[in-house]
Amino acid sequence: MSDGTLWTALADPHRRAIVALLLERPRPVAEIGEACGLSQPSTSKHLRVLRDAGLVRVRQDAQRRVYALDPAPIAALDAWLTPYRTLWNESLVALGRRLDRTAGEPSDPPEDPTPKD
Amino acid sequence: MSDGTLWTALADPHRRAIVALLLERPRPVAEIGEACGLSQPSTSKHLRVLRDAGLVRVRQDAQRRVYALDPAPIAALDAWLTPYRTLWNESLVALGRRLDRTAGEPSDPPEDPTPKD
DNA sequence: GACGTATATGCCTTGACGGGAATATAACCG
DNA sequence: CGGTTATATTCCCGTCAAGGCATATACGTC
Repeated sequence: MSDGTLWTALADPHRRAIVALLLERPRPVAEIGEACGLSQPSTSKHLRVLRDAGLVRVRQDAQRRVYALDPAPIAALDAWLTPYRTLWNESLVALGRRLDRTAGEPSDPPEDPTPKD
Repeated sequence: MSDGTLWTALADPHRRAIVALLLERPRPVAEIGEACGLSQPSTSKHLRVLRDAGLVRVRQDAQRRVYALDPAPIAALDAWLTPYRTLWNESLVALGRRLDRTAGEPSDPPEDPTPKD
């Protein structure tokens, strides 16, 4: 299902590379493996994970198996971060307010903006 | 940098629960742990991962440490799936077209490796 | 400074994950 | 049917992450 398997599948950089590769167009396994620098078994195993997550689907063409991206799970991902979109919209609003800088924000005290590590 | 750590951080369901919890409002560690049914050390370790991924930031209030969500990495996630959004838009368009005319999906032979990335 | 609270870290064990080599399955061709 | 190509699966192993327990650190109070 579209539970944690989706995140687990996308957690691996190789798998994300495969997904990005399939975004352009569907591809057979050998081409995927070569493009990502993966051995054939490893490629199949990654594709298995992506398939279980519903991220890709297969079309059999003779001996080759052509993998294509399935939009649905990524749409689910988009739906997941929908509530967070309002958050960074608000942060932009707060940034604008900081130019005005009045008191009254209990959950957001004025500090240095974007202190990365 | 903000590469795979973001995905790895969000791959864990407990961590996603923490993030969802912090979406409502910033919370101290004890409250997070109790809400997610996590032990205190486990909570701290998960928060450490989220912190390394840049997903949360801390504000020290006396002995308590109040964790708050940082919008930036989630915005990065949003940016990541931006190219895929066109994909499911197209699929909706294609679905609409299928009602109009019977156009099959072009099955291009994969003999043109176009490496990007 | 001793004590209590709140949080972080270290150690250890277990279980999942990824890679490699070998093997199995499936489809096509003669 | 035997052989070849394309892909999937199995087994083994090294690594890494997660949880529990104990402990260390930081802050506040007395």
